[in-house]
Amino acid sequence: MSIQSISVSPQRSSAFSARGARPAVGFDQALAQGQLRRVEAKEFLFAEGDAISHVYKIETGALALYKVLADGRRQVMGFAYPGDIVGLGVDAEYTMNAQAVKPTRVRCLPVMSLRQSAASDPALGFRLYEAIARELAATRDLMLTTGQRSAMERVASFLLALSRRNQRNDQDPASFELPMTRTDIGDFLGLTIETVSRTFTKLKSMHLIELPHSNQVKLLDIDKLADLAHGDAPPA
Amino acid sequence: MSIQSISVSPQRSSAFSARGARPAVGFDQALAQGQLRRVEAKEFLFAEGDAISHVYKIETGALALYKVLADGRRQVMGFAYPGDIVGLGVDAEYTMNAQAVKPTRVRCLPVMSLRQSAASDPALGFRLYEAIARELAATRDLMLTTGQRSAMERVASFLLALSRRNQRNDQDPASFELPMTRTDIGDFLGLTIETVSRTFTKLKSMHLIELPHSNQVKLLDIDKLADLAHGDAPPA
DNA sequence: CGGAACATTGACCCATGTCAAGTGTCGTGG
DNA sequence: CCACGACACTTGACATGGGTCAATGTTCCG
Repeated sequence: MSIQSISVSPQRSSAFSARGARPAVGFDQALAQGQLRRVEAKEFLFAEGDAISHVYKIETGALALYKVLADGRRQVMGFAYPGDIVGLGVDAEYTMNAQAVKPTRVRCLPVMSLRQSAASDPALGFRLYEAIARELAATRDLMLTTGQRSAMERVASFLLALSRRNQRNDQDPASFELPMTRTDIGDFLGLTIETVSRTFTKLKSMHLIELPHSNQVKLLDIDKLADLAHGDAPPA
Repeated sequence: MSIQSISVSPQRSSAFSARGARPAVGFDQALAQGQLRRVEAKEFLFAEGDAISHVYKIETGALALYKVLADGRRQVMGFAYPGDIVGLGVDAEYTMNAQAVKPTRVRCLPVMSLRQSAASDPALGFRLYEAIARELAATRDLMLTTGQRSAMERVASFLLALSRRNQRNDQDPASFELPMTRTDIGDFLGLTIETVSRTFTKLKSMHLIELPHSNQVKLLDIDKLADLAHGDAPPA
């Protein structure tokens, strides 16, 4: 009936993190007028179980979207980057936590507004459907990766997905920042931080990547990285 | 723009296998008039990459929905049971394989009809959105399970999800058939068939389940099983 | 300068995968 | 009705990728 925590973005869905389609124009307009809100690093935009109040569009920064088990084990379902929309869904409560991994700015759209838009814009329902369908496709790609791939394949896929994201945004596909911590990456890929770190080290020793800083990556050989990823549609 | 392979069912989403919401009435009516098609065990209803022609509603039997990597590794994304709808999506091609695990009957609805219904039924778009959002929630629950849980937790969750499905359908929640093979279960849970088999054996020795036949399960202590599953929302 | 948070590295261990027999179970044909 | 073959499942022995535990480094910020 209402809205749940998913994220949709303007680009084609891709395994690791690409988000869904851009919703209808009226929706975008409503969002553009939305109030700007600042979320500090580690602060929650919303938590699983919170009553749904708004849908958000990321302006700057990055969020981690995740679920946790009772004992604290955590599965990061994806990261939301500028342009992505989070908070869509059908439940009365958010079904994931949305936590900033760095200082982030979001535009807020009250769900009530969305409902109004949906009423006045017959195409909006279908747009939302498309958006969420793409998100579903991305989640399935991630599941294929975490369920079947080795640590090396997962990390390579992850890096390639970030590279592709950069390329779509007309930025250097061979060099980018990792806004999230190793813990976030590990919980995303279903690995421990030690394994993530060791895999990065191995990629360095293979001269496929460089890590000028621990949160800055340079891809030296994207093709070989793709060979390692060993499959088409990887995560980000 | 069109329809991709997802499945939606009449019930609430639940971790392992529950599918989404029942789509709009007009849609159901159109489906009810759809042609009946028989799919033999192991036969494909459709394959990944096929041009999308129809959406299907399962009448009897069961399907496995899965993706494969180039080298043959397989991730089963879910099983479709009677009442579930498969084939929805936004791409021009199916994005998963749908293969019968036992003789199955489905009702066929040409996508063109669906588009017509969507045009004449303004609520349909929103219904589809709801359906796919529930499917997404189920997929995320499954990802949490395969990404973070141990073999025992996964198998226990899987059995409990089947139990819950039975309960929703007013059937015995403590006794049911496993229409799929160990291979299907393993590829669903991200385990090998040997591990699945050993875990079943261990559950037997703990007197939590019985396996009168290898494809028939009896749950002897659902509460203890739930303790083992160790978390709320498991897969099916 | 000091300390907190994050990342890396090493040593070791274990859950699960791999490989290899066995053991049903079912359907078919003699 | 039985024999056979195919296929699925189970079980055992062993291997290993990645987890766990424990330091040690590094970076950043107050």
